[in-house]
Amino acid sequence: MKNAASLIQHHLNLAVKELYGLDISENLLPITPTRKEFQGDFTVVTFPLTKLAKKKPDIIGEELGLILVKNLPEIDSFNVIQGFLNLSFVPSFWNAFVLSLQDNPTFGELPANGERVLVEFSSPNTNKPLHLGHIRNILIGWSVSKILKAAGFDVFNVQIINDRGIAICKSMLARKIWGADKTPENTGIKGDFFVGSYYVLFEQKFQEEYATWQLTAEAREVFESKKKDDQSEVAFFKSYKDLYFNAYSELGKQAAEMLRNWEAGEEETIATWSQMNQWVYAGFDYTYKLLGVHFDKLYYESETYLLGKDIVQAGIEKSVFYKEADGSVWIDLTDVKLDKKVVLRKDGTSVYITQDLGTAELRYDDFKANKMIYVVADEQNYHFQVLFEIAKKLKVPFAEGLHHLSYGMVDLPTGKMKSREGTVVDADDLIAEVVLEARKNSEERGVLADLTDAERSEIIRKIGLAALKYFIIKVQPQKRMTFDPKESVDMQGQTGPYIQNAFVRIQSVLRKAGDFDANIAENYIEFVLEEREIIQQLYQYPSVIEESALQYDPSAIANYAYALAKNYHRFYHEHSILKADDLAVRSFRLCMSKAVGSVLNHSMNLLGIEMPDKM
RNA sequence: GGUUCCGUAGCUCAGCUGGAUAGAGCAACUGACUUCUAAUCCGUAGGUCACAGGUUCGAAUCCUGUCGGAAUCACCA
Repeated sequence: MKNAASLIQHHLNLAVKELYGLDISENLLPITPTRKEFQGDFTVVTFPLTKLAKKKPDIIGEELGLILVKNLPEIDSFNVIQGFLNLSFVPSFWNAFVLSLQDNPTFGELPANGERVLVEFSSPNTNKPLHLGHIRNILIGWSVSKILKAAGFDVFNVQIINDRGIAICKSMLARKIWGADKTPENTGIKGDFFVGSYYVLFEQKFQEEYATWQLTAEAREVFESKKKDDQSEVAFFKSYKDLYFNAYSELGKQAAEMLRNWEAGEEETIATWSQMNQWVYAGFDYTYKLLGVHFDKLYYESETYLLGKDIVQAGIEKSVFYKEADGSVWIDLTDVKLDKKVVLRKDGTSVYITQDLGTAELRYDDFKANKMIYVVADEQNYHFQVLFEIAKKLKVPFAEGLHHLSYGMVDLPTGKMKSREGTVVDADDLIAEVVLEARKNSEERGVLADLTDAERSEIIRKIGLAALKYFIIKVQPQKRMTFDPKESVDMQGQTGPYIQNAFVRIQSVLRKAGDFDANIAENYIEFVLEEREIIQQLYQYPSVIEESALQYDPSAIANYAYALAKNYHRFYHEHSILKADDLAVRSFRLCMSKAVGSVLNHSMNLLGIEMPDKM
């Protein structure tokens, strides 16, 4: 739409100047695609001019329409309805457009702008397998990355892996005590699940230990002396868990010791840690591969958790930070309606936000990217607000390019996912389930019978993943979403497979058509309604990409692709392509189909969804 | 309590830089496969766009307030 709209805009401004002697601003008069119930391609809203020109909207519309038709050869005719000026473009304009899409696989992409941008997503912990929440994160991150690339940016994908801390020590300890001779190899369990199972085991054993302890005289004493007012025993011990872990727990003691050993670089601990992480990473890699995503660089918290101290030092010198009497370092953000925040503990160690600052600086040095996008759930909104504010106050070179792409958590129909209650949906299981569902559907239909098993499996994999990915990505990121497993495997209606099916139909028609003469398509000028809609929609694709890149919103692409597929399905049903009345019509429809196929493929690709040729 | 996000059909979601009669899918009911693949298409039914004000020629869209839901307000990450 960009070209036609700016063309109209330009001539509109000239016409307004000529007619009314007014200099109007660029976007005073909105130009939109004409609604399908009216005649025309683009609509100018004339209302904003009524006051300035002191005329009725319909008169203004007539006057502007006459001049535009005269001055713009692309405009064929116009009509004015209730102040809306509808402009029809000549068929040759649209014909030329459709023909320009033949063999133009990058249509819609914007030219390179030389800007570098970093996208951080996934960022898992090493103590549990990737789950549904990660899937949303990964799909958003991956597609935003691809969309930005299409919008002309140089994009780099990174993730930070939380590979240190007390959590991983719990897994290590549990395995040391209850499974020292077990490995993913000799148990046949995937690495991330293997390690995760020890984390769960630790929590179980710890709970047992805690429950036993609660019966002791020591616990009794603690309860009596530390309970608040008339707090019940149950409530007290529930809130006391972490303190118990640190002060009394035998398991807690051992885990803490392991953490100390790790921090001291003790050889055996490091070896175990490294071994367990390798198992986890092998598991993650498998899942990433299933999802079809990869990263340009991985950052490990074990290598970055000490970063940021030099920044704090510099910040103190610039008086951005201040030191408390106990030695801790703070920043006061009350001037921007945030709180005071610690950036360095009294023992001199970094806190989370300081590490993030340090990591950002490290990445800036690594990639020289002026934009850095963090794909992180909305529970961390406050954290990023603070982080970005600190970066601004420090005037670091990348401060203005930081962006938190916040997304809502994924709920199940039964409520929140809770690892403790075992309601977490593992990524691998989910993927397997949708692919299985795709297989069942396919077998019922029985249309792929003439293919080899390998070919069939590949198609079914694409369909299943399309269903899953589309189901998640079609919802705007900032919205909390409900994930119904039953609906996610649906393949009818607004789904990934529906869009794939439109593409498959097109491929099938093109295969049957064989070679055809595209040039005679330009003789066809009597577009039917369904064709007009499709052409208009194709024309808008570049601005959809631009907008979705600007908003970091893949759902805009997802909804566009669906609308296009829907229009194509209807057109396909209503009109013959191969058996069209004359050769020009047939040729045009083939060209248009090819263009639709190409845009569907391109847009779904931006979402990380692959298209099969048959299904 | 402060801050941020969300509230549109029974359910899941579009539409939001203000524009014409608020759209899809699912679920319900109904029709179309000797046809370029029916994972499709046509139709019926379903709405106080949470509520109340305001701005405007025009508000689901912008502003204010109220209600409801979520997140967050650690020297955890």
